[in-house]
Amino acid sequence: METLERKQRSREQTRSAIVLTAKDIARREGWQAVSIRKIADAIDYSAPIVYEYFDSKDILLDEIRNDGFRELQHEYERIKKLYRDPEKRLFEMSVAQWQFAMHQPEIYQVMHNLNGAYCNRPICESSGMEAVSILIREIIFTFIPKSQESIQKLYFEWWSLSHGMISLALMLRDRQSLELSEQVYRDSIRRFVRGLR
Amino acid sequence: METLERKQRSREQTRSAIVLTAKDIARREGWQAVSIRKIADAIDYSAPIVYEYFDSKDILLDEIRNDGFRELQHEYERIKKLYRDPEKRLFEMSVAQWQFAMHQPEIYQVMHNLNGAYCNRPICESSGMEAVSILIREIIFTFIPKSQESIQKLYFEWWSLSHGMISLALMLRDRQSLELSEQVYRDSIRRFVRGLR
DNA sequence: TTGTCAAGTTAACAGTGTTAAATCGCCGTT
DNA sequence: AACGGCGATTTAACACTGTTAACTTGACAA
Repeated sequence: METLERKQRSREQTRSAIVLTAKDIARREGWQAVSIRKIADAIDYSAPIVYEYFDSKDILLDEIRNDGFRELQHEYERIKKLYRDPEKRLFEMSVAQWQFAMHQPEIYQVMHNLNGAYCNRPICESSGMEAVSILIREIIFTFIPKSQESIQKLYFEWWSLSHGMISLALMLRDRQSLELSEQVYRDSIRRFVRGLR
Repeated sequence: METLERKQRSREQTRSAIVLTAKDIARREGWQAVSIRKIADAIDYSAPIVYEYFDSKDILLDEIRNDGFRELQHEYERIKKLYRDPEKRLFEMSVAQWQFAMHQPEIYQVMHNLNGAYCNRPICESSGMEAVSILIREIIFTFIPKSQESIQKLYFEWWSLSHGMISLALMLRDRQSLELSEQVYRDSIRRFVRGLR
């Protein structure tokens, strides 16, 4: 029966429609405004249909978060292929993270339980985050082959710097221009990367 | 009538009981579990009574946030009086911020809309935050008297570093020991402060 | 005894996540 | 053609949420 695969295709379509709608509401009205009924209304279904695709709201948010990490991961892999110099690599990856957060702040928010986005599933157990973390640590390692613990520390440092600046830049959006914030970000990352050698 | 001031005292008591209860629930069950009815139950009143003291949940959260910033401010002022060396001052203030966040993570969360704590009132419009921000920028200024814009940049850098490490340390709590995180924090802050001169 | 006023409660509204029960239409069987 | 089953979908319900209007209750003054 080809109807079966057609059904499957339609299933995947409404599934992704749910995800897209959730992101859309979040972008326009914030994560606090994202509700199952609102999603259902937008895709012309009743609320319980959403539960045919996601067992709970938490699981839906977790999937969106994971998609986010995976998108970031692919971006990182692209950059890794593009450059050979580890300094350049880490710098460009940092810039990519900034771009990602600025272009899709609502995704960045759900990835870090920020600003009303709240998913009970622990962020660190997201497989996407693990993948990203491994990628960055590898880059740092090819840079300075030190003990695993040192790499962990440096990774924590890099991530803190990046995440701190991004989340504060988003928070201060209308009292410190994003251009200025980005400039400080690039300078700080550059300093950090130079400091590694 | 002394009954009037007695009434006022009792008003202030139940008012602070509301705030304490909200913090208590947040500490034990997370901010998502904080509801007006639960607070009312805990202080043996019905829900509408809470609205006699706070016009909305948002305003209650905003007050708790502001209290947090003010506590931090007083801590900073204590340290400012204690030391004369600007390097020492900034370092000790950073450590104080770390201690504050680790001892009262739920307050730190509501101060930054983190992890399910969500208050619609913009963080930057909180008077407490403004006060803290001025204090730190003053310290940096007595350190390196530069243009206002440079100070703003350095403040942004310091705050990002501190906030980034604190929020990630809290997030990674059970896969990276707080001792290790604190060690990296102190080293990074030290480096930042030294880099200022 | 009646009236007033404040304190506090109940009841309601619209919304939330979530689930069980009911509906409805289509397809194959008797 | 009538019946049965089945899958897709909806309705209705539960226990919550923030918030407000309307009500009760009790004390004190005239």
